[in-house]
Amino acid sequence: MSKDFPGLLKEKGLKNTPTRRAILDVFSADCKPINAEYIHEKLKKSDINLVTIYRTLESFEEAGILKRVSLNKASSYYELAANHHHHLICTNCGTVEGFKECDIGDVSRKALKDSKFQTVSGHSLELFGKCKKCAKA
Amino acid sequence: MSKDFPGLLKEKGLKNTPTRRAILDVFSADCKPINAEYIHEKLKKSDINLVTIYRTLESFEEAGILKRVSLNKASSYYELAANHHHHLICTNCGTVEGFKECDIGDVSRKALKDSKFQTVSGHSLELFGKCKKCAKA
DNA sequence: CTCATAGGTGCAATATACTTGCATTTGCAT
DNA sequence: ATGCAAATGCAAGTATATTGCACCTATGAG
Ligand SMILES: [Mn+2]
Ligand SMILES: [Mn+2]
Ligand SMILES: [Zn+2]
Ligand SMILES: [Zn+2]
Repeated sequence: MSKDFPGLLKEKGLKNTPTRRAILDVFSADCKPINAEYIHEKLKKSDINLVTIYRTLESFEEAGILKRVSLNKASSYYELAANHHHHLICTNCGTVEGFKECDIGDVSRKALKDSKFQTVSGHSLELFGKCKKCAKA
Repeated sequence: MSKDFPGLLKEKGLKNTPTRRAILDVFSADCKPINAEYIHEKLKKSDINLVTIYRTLESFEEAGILKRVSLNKASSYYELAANHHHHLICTNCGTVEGFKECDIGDVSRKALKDSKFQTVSGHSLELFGKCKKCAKA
């Protein structure tokens, strides 16, 4: 999941700035949902303003570069949108692990059937449970 | 979905107060995810402090009476936990419709298989799409 | 029924997570 | 090279939620 970020930015009509490349690098380094504060911390050497990070996350989400992940936490978490996947979340320690499996076509179709909806274009699916470590204790 | 709220509160070891019954009534009246501000508004005649509503939502969630719903909105939304279901959410107008279908046993099993997780005890599933009204326009 | 007490509520202050306005800087098309 | 729209930084503002502390009330023991 290392990518041509300058190209991606151009494609989306966004300017190719050092700040934006740095933020994208943070996302590709860790394959887990991250928030603005985490990025700010990781990039503290570069001294990037937190406001800029918020604005960047917003425009990246609009451009479809990032996807907001629903974790029921106080702050918003994001991931690279290119890599569609879901999460196993430990209800004890908070560990998050990604998985690719998401065959919910049947569920979508059945849900649509008796609804006031025409189409389903996306979904979020998160599984909650106990990681092996916490299951032991 | 009208219920014996005094009994429910007792069962959970929570005191049976007018404020709590009023809040539970709001949840049973509208079968949709609601937030603190909405409850405050609905109960403005009773002049219940917003702080109390936040604290009530918190203790109800801990007690398993309420479930926090992931809607990627600024504030936290809750629903009665007793009635497990999911949502179709219109990406255009924000309309939310519930559905019961959630046969994700297969997905859960496959996800667990190659993971560091032992068990799955719950899940959240939300479908995003266009409602019929918005699909026309 | 009365009383003691743990738990619930209100108010004010505080904290956290963003958001906005505006001046300055920078990427990029020409 | 130049101009301009877009991006950034700083300061102030807003929305949402939390905490401390005093007072109140539901509930169970006696
Ligand atoms: Mn992930
Ligand atoms: Mn619902
Ligand atoms: Zn764990
Ligand atoms: Zn709609």
